[in-house]
Amino acid sequence: MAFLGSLRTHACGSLGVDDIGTEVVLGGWVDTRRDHGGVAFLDFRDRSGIVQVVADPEASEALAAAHRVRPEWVLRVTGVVRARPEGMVNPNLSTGEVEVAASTVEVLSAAEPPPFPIADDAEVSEEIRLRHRYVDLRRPAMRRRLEVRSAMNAVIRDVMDANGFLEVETPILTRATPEGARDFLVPSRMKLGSTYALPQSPQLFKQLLQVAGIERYWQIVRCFRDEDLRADRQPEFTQLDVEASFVVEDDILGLSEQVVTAVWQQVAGVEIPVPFDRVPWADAMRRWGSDKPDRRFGLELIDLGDVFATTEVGVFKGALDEGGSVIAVCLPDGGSLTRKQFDGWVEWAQKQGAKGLAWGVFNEPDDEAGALRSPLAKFMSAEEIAALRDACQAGPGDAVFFGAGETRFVQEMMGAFRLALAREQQLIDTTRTDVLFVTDFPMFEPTDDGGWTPNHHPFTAPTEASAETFDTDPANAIARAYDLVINGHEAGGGSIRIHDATVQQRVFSFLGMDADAARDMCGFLLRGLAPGVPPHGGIAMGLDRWVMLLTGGDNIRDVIAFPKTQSGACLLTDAPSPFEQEALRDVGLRLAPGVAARDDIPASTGSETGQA
RNA sequence: GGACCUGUGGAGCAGUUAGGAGUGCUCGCCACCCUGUCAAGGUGGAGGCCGCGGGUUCAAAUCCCGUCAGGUCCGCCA
Repeated sequence: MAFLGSLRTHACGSLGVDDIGTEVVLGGWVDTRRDHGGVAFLDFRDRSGIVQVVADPEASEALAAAHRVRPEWVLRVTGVVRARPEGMVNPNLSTGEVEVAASTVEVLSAAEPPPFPIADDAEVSEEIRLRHRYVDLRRPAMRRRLEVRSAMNAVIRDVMDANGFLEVETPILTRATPEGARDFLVPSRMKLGSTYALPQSPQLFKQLLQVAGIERYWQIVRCFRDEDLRADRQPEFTQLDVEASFVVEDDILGLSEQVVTAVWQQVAGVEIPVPFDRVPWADAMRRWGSDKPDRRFGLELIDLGDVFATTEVGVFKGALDEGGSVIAVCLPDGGSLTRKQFDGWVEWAQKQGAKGLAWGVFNEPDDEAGALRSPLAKFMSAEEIAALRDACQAGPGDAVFFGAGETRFVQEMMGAFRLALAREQQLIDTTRTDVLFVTDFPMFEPTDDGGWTPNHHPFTAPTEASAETFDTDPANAIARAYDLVINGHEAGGGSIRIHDATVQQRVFSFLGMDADAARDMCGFLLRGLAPGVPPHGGIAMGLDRWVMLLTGGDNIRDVIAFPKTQSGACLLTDAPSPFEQEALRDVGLRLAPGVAARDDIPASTGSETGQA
């Protein structure tokens, strides 16, 4: 029997016909009250669910109390479970066959009216919900998300334990490491002028744990990135962090499959077949224009380089002559779109930075109006249109959209278009759970100033084929990196790491970090590599996103008990709060001229806490 | 850093296009009535900085400028 606390004997939602005749003591909240004068009903709620409490004239004090109470008051109710009268069973309630005849109703805590309804179906703005999160979390849907999260963590622990992984905690107060994002900084009091950084991930520590011979490490750990937020991105987030020695890619991917299938099966009842597809990055970009493709709908990208090899269509010819690409997305029955909708998509593409987005609609091949209805049709030969029809496997009434330009840009643009179009046309099969690994990422990305930056982080190992050449031919260097992609979300990512100090030095020097700079930034890692280190690799899973996916949500804030808004604020606590002068002095800091803490943030409208 | 959407009694909305008294709807709240409801029902009532500041106007929730807050996206970020 679950822990209840000694102030009560039973959980509301657990009561049923087996309990008839039992005297129970319940503790919980008034959900709704239906007061008929001579008899009153309370829907009485605790975490387990709702049971109906009846106060009738036989217990006059209980009836008087039931008149007095209001929704969200906290009560302790003593009474006997009894069957409901014939015809009064409520099939919508799991406890609907019984009710508790109250003998005493003790008010433990009266409550002001809640700022918004507790019911799931009540639409409330997120701002109000976050300001009163302790009320919001009383809603069953929110509670369920927290329960899913807790269950997920338990399954993960089982799998990691069964595989002999050791749970090790790593520091939150640590130092900046070269991982791309901006660090959150914590100024030091004991070493004035210096700062801790909060970890973007325990990357260095988990590698050093391999040097230390731990061999199999895991941890569910909070990580921090000081970057702008999105619907699926928070400044602090939780990841399942894993690292293991003597491994190759398939070891980590296989372990990941174990974790994902166990979690989805045990938490959501969803069977995901293994092995997950492994799709090389270049293929993912070619087919879906994304390194995190959503494959729950079609609309795959179609390369039209061959179709338009000798074309007279200016924009296509121009792109192909410069080594770029012409890429299409074909929308079945897209001919039913209005001219306004087509124009809307052209405008959408221009907002993405494209010069435009051409389109056409296929007619019957022998249609007198032409085989293709398109502003570009008059520039295309009959052979081109026929080849286009073949390439798109299109029939009459299907629409085709074209993007042209530099290959990578057009791939990404058409990939984003594919997704936006599918959403607008509601083509995504939301009943599916689509899981794949994207592998073989480029090792480096070009920077604006002509240099190179690591695509993952600078500890990612090159493939065997790229090991000798990555610093002479960086554009073609392939990294031993992989991402887990679920329903178009990046749900995890990792790599096999460099375990050879010479290779690590070559990466640092290629990236323009001289030995001193490298030593300064992460010398402790290089020192760790020097004494001998096993081949190792790992992965980190974005658990907030996992819960979001498990609960069918589209918003990461809903799966975090106390999240931040898009501007990084906590509406419940009004964090971040202005510096106290004394705190600044302690760490040897002073606000720059013109920088003042804003004090015009409206006070919380909370009525129950009076928070400052 | 940028684009777009939103802000009206406690909650959710309408009203803004086309300026004319804080007008309306649903829920909640308060009082009273009510012995089988389960979104209980009935009667009556209270509750407003139209986010904030400025401007235009005889007159602004409504038009203009700025600003704050929340959201979606781009940049950014694995």
